Formats: sequence, C-alpha cells, structure tokens
Amino acid sequence: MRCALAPRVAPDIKAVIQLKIPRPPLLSANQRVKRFIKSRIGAGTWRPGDPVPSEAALMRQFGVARMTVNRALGELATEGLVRRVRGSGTFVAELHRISSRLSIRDIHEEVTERGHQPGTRMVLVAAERAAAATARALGLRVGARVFHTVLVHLESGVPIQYEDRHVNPAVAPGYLALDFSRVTPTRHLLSHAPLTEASYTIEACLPSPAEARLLAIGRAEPCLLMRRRTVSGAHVASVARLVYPGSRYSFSGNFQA
Amino acid sequence: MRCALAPRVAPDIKAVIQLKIPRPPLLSANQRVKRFIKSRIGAGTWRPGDPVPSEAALMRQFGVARMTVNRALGELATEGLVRRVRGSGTFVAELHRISSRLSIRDIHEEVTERGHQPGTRMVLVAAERAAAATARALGLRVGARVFHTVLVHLESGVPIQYEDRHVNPAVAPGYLALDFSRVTPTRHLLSHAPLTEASYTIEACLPSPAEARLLAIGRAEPCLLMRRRTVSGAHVASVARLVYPGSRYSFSGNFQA
DNA sequence: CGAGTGTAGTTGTCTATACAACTATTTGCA
DNA sequence: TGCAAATAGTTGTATAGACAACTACACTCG
Repeated sequence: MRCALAPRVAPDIKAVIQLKIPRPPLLSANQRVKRFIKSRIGAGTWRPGDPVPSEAALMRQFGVARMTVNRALGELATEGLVRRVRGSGTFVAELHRISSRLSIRDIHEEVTERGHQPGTRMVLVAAERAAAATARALGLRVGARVFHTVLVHLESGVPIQYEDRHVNPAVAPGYLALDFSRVTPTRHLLSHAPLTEASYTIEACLPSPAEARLLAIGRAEPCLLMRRRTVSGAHVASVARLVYPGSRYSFSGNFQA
Repeated sequence: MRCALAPRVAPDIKAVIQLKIPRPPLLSANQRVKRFIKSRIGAGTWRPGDPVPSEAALMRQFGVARMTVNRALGELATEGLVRRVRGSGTFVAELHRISSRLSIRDIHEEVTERGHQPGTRMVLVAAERAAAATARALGLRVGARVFHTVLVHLESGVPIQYEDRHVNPAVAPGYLALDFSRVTPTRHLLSHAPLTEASYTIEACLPSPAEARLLAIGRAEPCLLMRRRTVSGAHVASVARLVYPGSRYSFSGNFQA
C-alpha cells in the first residue's frame, strides 16, 4: 500500500505515524504569500503607489524559495493588484479599475443553467448576396454569397433574444444545414471556427416593428442591443445583431480583488 | 564598458565579438511554447477537447525544463485556452467563451481620453437617514446616516450620465466635502477605499421624468442602466444607479485569443 | 466475469541555484 | 563640484531535481 493512500484507507492504524508526517498546510506557500499581500492592500495598510516588500524580504519572512515568492507576485501582477518594475521593485497598483470578465455564452447553455427550457423559433434561414453594409462587415465583396439566419431564442417559451446573423460561408460551410433548434449558431461557430478575436458593443434601443412582434413586446419597450463581430484566423466569421427585451434580460458581472 | 551595453553603444566595433555571444532568442522559451500551442489551437489543428502534448513531450520537443513548460501551460490555462486536469492531461478548452474585460472607469478620464471636455452638474449633495432599500444595499441599519449625491456628468456640455449614489460614511468620511466638479465620486472612492469586490448589472430602461429632464432627452428614449455596488474590506462602500442615454453612450469590448 | 490492486503517466508545487537585465545609489576621480 | 564608473539591490527567466496527488489502464485473483 502506498503511503499517500494511508490517511484515507486506514486512518486509525496510521495515527501514530501521521504525527511524523509533516501536516500539509491548508494553503500552498504560494497562496499564503498572495493572501498576505492581498490583505495588506485590502485593509489599506499599503496604499496605491507604496512599495511591496521585495522578493528577498518575503522569502525570509515566509521561509520559502524565491521562485515561490516570484510566482506569487507575478500572479498578483497579472491580476492587476501590483505593478512590477525590473531593477526597482514591486508597487501597489495605482488605480484598480473596476473590471470584470463579461462573458458571452451560448444562450441555450445559459438558459439551461437557470433551470429553464431553451427553445428556438426559426424565422429565416437562407443564402443571400451580400449587401454593401454586410459585405463590409464580413470583409467580402458586395454580392458575395453569405448565409443569413434570423432566430428567436426562447426561455421556457418566452422570447428573450432576437438574433439576426450573417455568416461567412468560407468559415462554416455546413452552417445552413444545421438544426438550429438543437445547436445554436454561437455554439456551432465556436466549436467549428476557432475564435481568434471578437468585439462587441452594448447599446439601448427600441425594437423595430418586426422585432417587437417576434419578441412579443410593445414597440415602446426599451431593449438591450448587442452587436457582435467574431474573427477566426484570417476571416471574419460572423456578424450578429442581438436584441434582448429590457424587461427580461440583463448583463451582469462581478469583480473580486 | 559592460558587455550588455555593447550592441547599443558601439555596434560596428563589436560586430565580430557579437558572433561569439549566444544571440538571445527573440521570444523567451516560455513564450515560444505558448505561441506554438496557441497557433495549433488557432489554426484548428487541435480542436476543443483534444489533448495537448504532455509537459514531458513539450519538454523534449523544445529542449527546455519542465518548469518552463509548466509555466507556459499554466498561463494558457488562466487565459482560458486550455483546461488542465491533474493525473490526466491538458486539453483544448471546450468552449472559448467570448469574454473580455469590461472595465468601469472614471467617467471624466474616459471623456478626456476621447478629447472632450468633462463637466459635472450637481443636483443633490446631502447626508440623509437611510431608507429601507438603501440600508439593505449598504448593509446598514434603517435610519443610519448615509451620504447621497445626484450628479449629471457632461461630455463637452452634453449630458451623458445621470449618477445617483449612496455612500457609506464609514468608508469615505470626507465624501460630502468634495468638489465634485473636479474629482468624480468613482475616482475618490477608488483611491480612498481600496476595492475588494464589486458587482454590476446592465439593463435597458426608460428614464424617469426627472432623469429625462436632467439628461435633456425625451421620456420615450431608451437608456442603459447600470447598477453598481462596491465593497471595500468589511464594508459596502457605495451603491450607484447610473443612467446613460442610449443614443449617446454604449459599452464596448474586445477579445483577443 | 467482476472487483480490487498495482503501476505508469500526468499535473501541482516547491527548492536551490544561476545568470541576465535593469535601477538607484554610492564612490572615485578629474 | 561634476561626471563617470562601480556596486548593491531588484526583478525576469531558466534549470534540474524532488515529492505529492491524482487518473487511467492493465493485471491478477477470486
């Protein structure tokens, strides 16, 4: 029997031996250093711009190797809590911008996670000739063949997203043959066209008459509009216009130092 | 003269000697491994769910130490490109969520960066007794003393943000004495109350009559509403209700793999 | 055939050492 | 005094080795 398994299999018999085994600390050395620094910054003991103890000092203080301290400080730097300058030192970051990852996910996955039933109503599935605006957005010539879908996504029967999307055929040749009631465009594109870049804007707008009808809302009800453009390798993969009824959907985020 | 400075100071004379000096690689070993893996994922050679070569394999392939490979893969994991499971292996992440840092900044800084003139109109600056909802949001007792400000932020004279904010006096005692035309509440709070946590939601709404008047927009014009709550240490620092005219403001983000 | 066991492979973490690159300060010399 | 050089201190990166913890799979035995 291997030592590592002993505590789990026969804790009583091994009790005496366990006293000799150095008890593993609750947090890794790495984490202990990070927690220490985070707590000092969080409590305001060290203010923005103040120097943080050097790696050598923390090394002595915690009795760990320099690599360990270096990793801890490096991670804090990528988290944006400290700023490191070679040759000079480590300093508490000047202005913590409130920033958090706003992640844009497959809407069916999102609905399922909330415990509801996802659904999709197909409004338009077609291959078209690109108009000027579409061609520009997709980086194609005017009149080039593009795929165009208009879908309404439902959460337990209630419309929550109107999705008007143009897709570059070069990136997803089999797009039109999809069963959109089972796999969303987002999901298909993410798994078939590796994503290299994306940009989006979030605006407030009023729905067009068609959008209001399909979303079953009044024409005066404000909506969130997300415009999204995704790039895969050398090609623009797709441009989408997503309309959410303001009363049924919101974006939210959370930030933790 | 030190060797390291030679190429910069006297490149001609040292040319011969430079041939003997092992030329430093353009990218660090660490970065080379990351670039290799990123390129394979980006090109679609390795698809979501596929295994990435093990640390031992990459170690042999690149002729570097395991720690170096480990660091590279670890960073890719925190970037969300791969998923690592101990005892099993490293895999291309299933669904690259389109996610980007949505950062919430001092609005004056933002306006200045766009080359415009920031301005602020003060509507209300007062100490009040907390009503039930405010007390709950700030984690105080009903009737506790709270600071309340209502401001309108302008971009070159045009209203772009209505800011209704309640502040916990324990966190920012000098809040009411501020000159809000020079330093925004966000800026003051960020620099005086180290931020430990924040959460927000973005919704679409119609403005109240007062908001419409102060923002100089029609009552039917849709707006973006951001509700934000910031925590500093043990206290809730502040809760804010920010209303942006939909026609004049949008959130935008960018994501790069 | 099934359950338990052993083993090889994989990742997570830490140590001790080394060198490079840069900064800030002190020292030495003209 | 003023400028240049040396020096101490700091971070960035890489190496080789070690052990722990876990997984997946093959194997053995009942």
